[in-house]
Amino acid sequence: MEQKKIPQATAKRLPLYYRFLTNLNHQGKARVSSHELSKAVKVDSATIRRDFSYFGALGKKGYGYNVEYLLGFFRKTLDQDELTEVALIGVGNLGTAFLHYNFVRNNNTKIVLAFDSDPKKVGTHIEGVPIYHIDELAEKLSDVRVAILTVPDREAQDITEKLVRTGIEGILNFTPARITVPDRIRVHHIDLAIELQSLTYFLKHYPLDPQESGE
Amino acid sequence: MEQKKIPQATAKRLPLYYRFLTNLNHQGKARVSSHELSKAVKVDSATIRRDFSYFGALGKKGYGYNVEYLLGFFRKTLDQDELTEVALIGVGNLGTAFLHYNFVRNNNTKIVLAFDSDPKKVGTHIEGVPIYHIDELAEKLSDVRVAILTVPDREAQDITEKLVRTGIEGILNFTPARITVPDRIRVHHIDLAIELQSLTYFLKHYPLDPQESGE
DNA sequence: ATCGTATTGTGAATGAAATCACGACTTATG
DNA sequence: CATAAGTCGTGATTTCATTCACAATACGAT
Repeated sequence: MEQKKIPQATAKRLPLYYRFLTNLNHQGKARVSSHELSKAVKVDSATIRRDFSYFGALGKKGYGYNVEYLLGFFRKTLDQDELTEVALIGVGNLGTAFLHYNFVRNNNTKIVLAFDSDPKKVGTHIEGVPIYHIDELAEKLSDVRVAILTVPDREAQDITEKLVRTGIEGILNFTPARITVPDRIRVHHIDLAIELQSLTYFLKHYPLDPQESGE
Repeated sequence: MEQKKIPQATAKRLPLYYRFLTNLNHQGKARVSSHELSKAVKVDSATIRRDFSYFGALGKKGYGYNVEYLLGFFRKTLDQDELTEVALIGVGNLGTAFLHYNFVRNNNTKIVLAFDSDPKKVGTHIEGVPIYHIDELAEKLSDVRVAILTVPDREAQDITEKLVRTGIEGILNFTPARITVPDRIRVHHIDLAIELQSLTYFLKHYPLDPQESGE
């Protein structure tokens, strides 16, 4: 279960590679070079080769990479076979977006249940996903280990603590609140307002020649 | 308009600092130390001091930082007074979430118009923001320089090219497509599916002791 | 005034990631 | 078969970011 020491930056790019390889495969392409891939995913080709090299010699010199082989390899590496069940907390606009997003394409993650406090929503389904009342967290959340948090930020810390008590392991936090959790729990913050603000900051203060892409 | 050489990592944290300082100010706190701030925003206190130091000596040794002063300083630095108008392209679930999000709190960015291709949406308003047909991009988008792209990914590149022709300068891309733009345009990608996948990857492969927080 | 405690600002050390640059190998072609 | 063109894998280098650790300073109490 543990490939040695994949840098975090590399790990973050793996799903991206996987998705584009899937596309190539659908298009019937049998081989691909780091340069082609670079064009498609906007990552420097040397970085791509380096990333791949952490998993061993996956390509052939003078040839490139075999799409199918690479894909099979990543499928295993990303546990693409094994489905991770996810809970959605907060079925507002953003939460609903996630449910519709559905994660249909090449995915190893699936939202299997959702929670909200609005009685009009509780008891209904969206995209087949049942919505429970937030007070039922403890009972319903038995073995789900990942939660997407899309609640109003004033409730974030409170609900987080409930989640922690259910034994959650990872939280994808879309609220502006910087939630506090025990060390064993991994939290990734995605702060939409900050993304927008920092984009405008970069526009104004960074002449932009270096490289164009964002995180 | 150009503060010398603020590292990008620092620039990305500025809006976060700004928001928390605003909170503190509302709470009536007059001073704050890098340690307190660190607890709140989950950024190492040395990093905070380093970040601040790029702007000069903003604090006082043995005392900390004066909240009001710091706030005033960042307000100018982040052009918090000056409003950046933003266009929203694609009023689906995610787009609608943005409109409701409204960016009311301490913001220098505001969505002033939106576009969609659905005739049922065109002509209506959400949160006071008018929705135009996507074909009207060129006419309506006169001097808006930043766009949030929340359209289905198959349309992303196409619409991006239209945006480019209107003279847009920055795009916040929420589609999974890695769009191609001329060098002068800045694109930040936020890929929700990848964020979720990479969180689960980290959960499975990284024991988690180092530090807990995620970007 | 003086002392003890708190806290900054920063040089230096460390760490992480990206990039360069090239040897080794593969394929294709004549 | 020999040669040219293409491509990987990776050691070395460079760039960027974080963290350590401590001298310098400010405050508050007595």
